[in-house]
Amino acid sequence: MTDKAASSVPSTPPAPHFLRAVIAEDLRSGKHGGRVVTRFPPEPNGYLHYGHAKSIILNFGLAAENGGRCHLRFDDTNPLKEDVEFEDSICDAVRWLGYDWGEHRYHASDYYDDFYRFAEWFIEQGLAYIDSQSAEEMRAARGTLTEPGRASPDRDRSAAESLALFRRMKAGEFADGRYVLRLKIDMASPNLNLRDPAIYRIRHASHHRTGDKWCVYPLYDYAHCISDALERITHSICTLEFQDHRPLYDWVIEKLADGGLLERPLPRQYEFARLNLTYVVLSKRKLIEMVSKGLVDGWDDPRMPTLVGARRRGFTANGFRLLIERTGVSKNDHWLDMSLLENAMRDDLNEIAERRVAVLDPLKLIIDNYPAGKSEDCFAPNHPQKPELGKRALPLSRELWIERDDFMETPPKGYFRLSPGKEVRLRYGYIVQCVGVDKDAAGNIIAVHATYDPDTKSGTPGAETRKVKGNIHWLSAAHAKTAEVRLYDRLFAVPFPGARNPLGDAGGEAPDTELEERDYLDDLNSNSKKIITGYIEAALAEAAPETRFQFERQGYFVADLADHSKETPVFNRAVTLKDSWVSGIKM
RNA sequence: UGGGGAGUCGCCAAGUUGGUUAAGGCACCGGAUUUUGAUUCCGGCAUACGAGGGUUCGAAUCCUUCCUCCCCAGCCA
Repeated sequence: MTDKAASSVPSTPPAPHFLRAVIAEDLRSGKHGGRVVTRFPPEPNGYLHYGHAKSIILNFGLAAENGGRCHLRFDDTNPLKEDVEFEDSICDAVRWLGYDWGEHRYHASDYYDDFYRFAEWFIEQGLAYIDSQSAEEMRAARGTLTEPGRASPDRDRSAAESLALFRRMKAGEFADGRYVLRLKIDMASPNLNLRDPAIYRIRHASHHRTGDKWCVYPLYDYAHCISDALERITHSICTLEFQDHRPLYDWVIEKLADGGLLERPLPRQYEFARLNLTYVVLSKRKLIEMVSKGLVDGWDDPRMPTLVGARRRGFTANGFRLLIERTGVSKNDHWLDMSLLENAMRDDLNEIAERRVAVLDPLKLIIDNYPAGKSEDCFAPNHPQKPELGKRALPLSRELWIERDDFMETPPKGYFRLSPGKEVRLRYGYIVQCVGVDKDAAGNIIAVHATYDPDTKSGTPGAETRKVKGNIHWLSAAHAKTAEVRLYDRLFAVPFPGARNPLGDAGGEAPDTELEERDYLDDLNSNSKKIITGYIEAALAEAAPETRFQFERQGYFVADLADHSKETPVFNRAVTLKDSWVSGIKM
């Protein structure tokens, strides 16, 4: 048996991708002195979602597999949008995914003094100036995609004058928007980012970490690259939309390095395609809208594509890792099919989740020839592929709960569960034969009657001579407990919510997102959440919150993080089991 | 229409100093095992690499023309 086959956790051999290639080459050439330092740089202004999981896994994962480290850095350069409450949530999410930043937890705001000092240097070098144009005037003068911009009247302001103005800005002498500090690069550049980008603006706002110390704050393009350089980041990984920013990223730190203010080698930026998933939306704006309109039960609703949601859903960190490893990293815009995520979760859950029995849509089964009042134990393995996990006792008695769809009075062809006259095995127990049905006045089936064959008990030497195709799960009515079970399904009913052609075209291509003519909320799946009361093995009530199980023949469930307790058990369905029987009815 | 990216199987994605029959995963279709219609296992699944030309003994890989999609005109990140 090979190592791979012996491995208990599903794994995919590291796939080659361009980021791994870049790092391998840099390591080979010694470009960064053999160091690999990455960073995950979220802005603390909201909750992390599946897309961030990819970034976290890449940054921390790439560092780890190369003996390097990854910094957690909060990109807090906009006091209007950020808050500490989000920092805690972000830290929790990163830890939940299994990563540790050690001592390397930073904030862009840690470098405010450096940013400011460097800004004065840029002014002194004649590479930056204070502009008095309004935001509107600046926009008008910026030009368009096809026309060059026009120089600001202030572009030739002397360094001394700009410096004096900048200091007065910092001192709080001007109102928001009165002045802005701009880099002097090229108003005619075909890359709009280089048309004298603003790098400092006045904001009389309290910052969640620096309080009222500052009233001028740096902008992303200026702060990010410098932060990377100060932290001696080697590989600054971000998403594709920043490709156009790379020349500016390099311009700023190259100038500072030339001026002796930054050390070489400088960090390099690499861009990858962000994660897109079908049947869900990942834009912050849309997630906020769904929460604020009450269309979901908060940010941690198990249906939400947030990391707090994933956790409550019962998804696993390893499942996300599996997904990213399987789907790879490239610069191609793509839409991963949600089934890829679901499958990664199933694969991980299949390994780690112990098996239990739950009856979610109960129907009474009465074993006519089983003595009333008697009960006996049947033994069920906790994991069929891991005998070392042991077995547990399942009490059997005369009256049982079975799944409603495990019985059909007039079964279709191919149905091999219970039906009149047919035999089926009660999993881990006896073979029973259906002998009758009780109905109420309206003709609804209220109970099924069967007789059992005492010589067929599972695990008994000499028994089980007969093979029956059907195996159904059951719970002793006298012993089972009830639980609230929340059945979750995909949040949206279509692959591309809100798209002109939300189902995609026949060729399977993603629809044109630019021509978004419909409201994505119209595509919400009205059946994405169903709460039922089911029966569970009594011991399941004792499970610690967040413990995951496979409810046999049904799916993977987790004891709810927030609401589950011994007194009121609550289980969330993470994902169903694959079901290749087409007539099978789920939820 | 300027600039920057990308187009390989239904969904992802290897492959790019040109060289036997274009990896792999998911999905799907067969079959085996199975006390989960699960898992596992075996087999099948692109004469084809956005399209057309060209170079070459030989091209997904080089040249060329064209087509399509994504990103950019915040004092957001």
